[in-house]
Amino acid sequence: MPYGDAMATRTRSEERRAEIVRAALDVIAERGYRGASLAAVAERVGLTQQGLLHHFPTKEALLVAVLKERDQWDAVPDSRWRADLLASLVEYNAMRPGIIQTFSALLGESVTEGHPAREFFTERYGAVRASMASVLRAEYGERLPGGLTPERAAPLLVAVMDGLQYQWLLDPESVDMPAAFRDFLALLGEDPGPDGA
Amino acid sequence: MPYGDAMATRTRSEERRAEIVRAALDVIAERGYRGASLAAVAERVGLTQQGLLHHFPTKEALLVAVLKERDQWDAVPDSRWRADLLASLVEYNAMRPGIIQTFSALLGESVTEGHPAREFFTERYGAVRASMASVLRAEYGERLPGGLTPERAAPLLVAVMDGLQYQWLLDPESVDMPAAFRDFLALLGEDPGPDGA
DNA sequence: ATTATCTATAGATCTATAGATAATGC
DNA sequence: ATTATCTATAGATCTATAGATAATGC
Repeated sequence: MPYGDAMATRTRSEERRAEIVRAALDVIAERGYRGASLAAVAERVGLTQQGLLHHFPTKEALLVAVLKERDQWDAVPDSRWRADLLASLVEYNAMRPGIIQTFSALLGESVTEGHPAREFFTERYGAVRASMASVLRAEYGERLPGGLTPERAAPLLVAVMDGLQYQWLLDPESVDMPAAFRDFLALLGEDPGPDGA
Repeated sequence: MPYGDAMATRTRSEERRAEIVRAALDVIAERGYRGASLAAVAERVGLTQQGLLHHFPTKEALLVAVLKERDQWDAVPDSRWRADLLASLVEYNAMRPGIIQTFSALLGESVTEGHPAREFFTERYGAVRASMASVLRAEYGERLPGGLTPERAAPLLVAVMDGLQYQWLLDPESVDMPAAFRDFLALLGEDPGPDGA
């Protein structure tokens, strides 16, 4: 699971900040970043809006903390991952609609102008594509079906993960996200046939 | 092209409404729906915010008009479409970052609670999956690579289109959206081999 | 006459700052 | 002493309503 508790002991202040970040994740899931008010986040942890600003001086500082916290990709960038671990990650995500909704909402907002998460996502996606390429190379070698290379398949893999999340969030009854993702892996796992250089 | 001008003659009022909708598309691309103020849209067509409300009584009424206008999928739902037409659509989209950004921002927002576009997208995606399944069936028949059926491949196709759009909007230099989409079609177009029932 | 647009404004928010008070940690 | 939290409030917005004036269409 893409977790990992940092240190054992936390100061009272760190504890409070963590609480606030958790509340912010929830509120962003419900209303997006632009729609999330500091007052709504504060209320959820029993603080006034001004009390919250003692811990995070600006709304953007809070967003940065949210993005740093544990984004969905933290567990990914390792070439020792295998395809079935990716499938497990998707399965795990399907049990946590809240966090998926938070990041899907943020991703959507981030393409608008001057959004404070834009740079974060741009860099993150570059890194994720690279790491997915290395996962695919380790799993399937240099030659994939359709004449693809790992580098060309990587953006498709990422696109499928993200795109399925939106369909699933909108209509979980109609979209079996983990099954669909396994279907995609089945496409990539087909025998590419003899070398046709 | 996914166009189609309705009638030849428009009243002054219809003309004005169309202008406003166009401006709203732009402003939503820049700031999302929640971040788009009526005043910003009004200013773009040389009106006051109150003047705009004469044509659309509420902000939500304006959003409804935007969604009705010409959403990216209007051109899709036809089983006579072939895969190469889908590829052309993606290529065409790559020339219109504005409209893609509008709908990507709206899709992202729509997964948040009580968003006025949520139902629209939920229904639209159901219809698009169905129509994509029929396109895939017409193109590749009943059996696709990886043991997939057209119905199981359809959500993947839609996911790839959407997911690639986000990656491309965030970093157009790094992501060749049309090429990546053709790569995905190449995966679907592989010979599924002999029947292994 | 009807439609389009404007001025004025109510009533809610929102982020952020200033400065006072309460709680906690040496 | 320092940290956490509160009250008060400035200064911007935002959507929407009310009612007046200007423009257009018979």
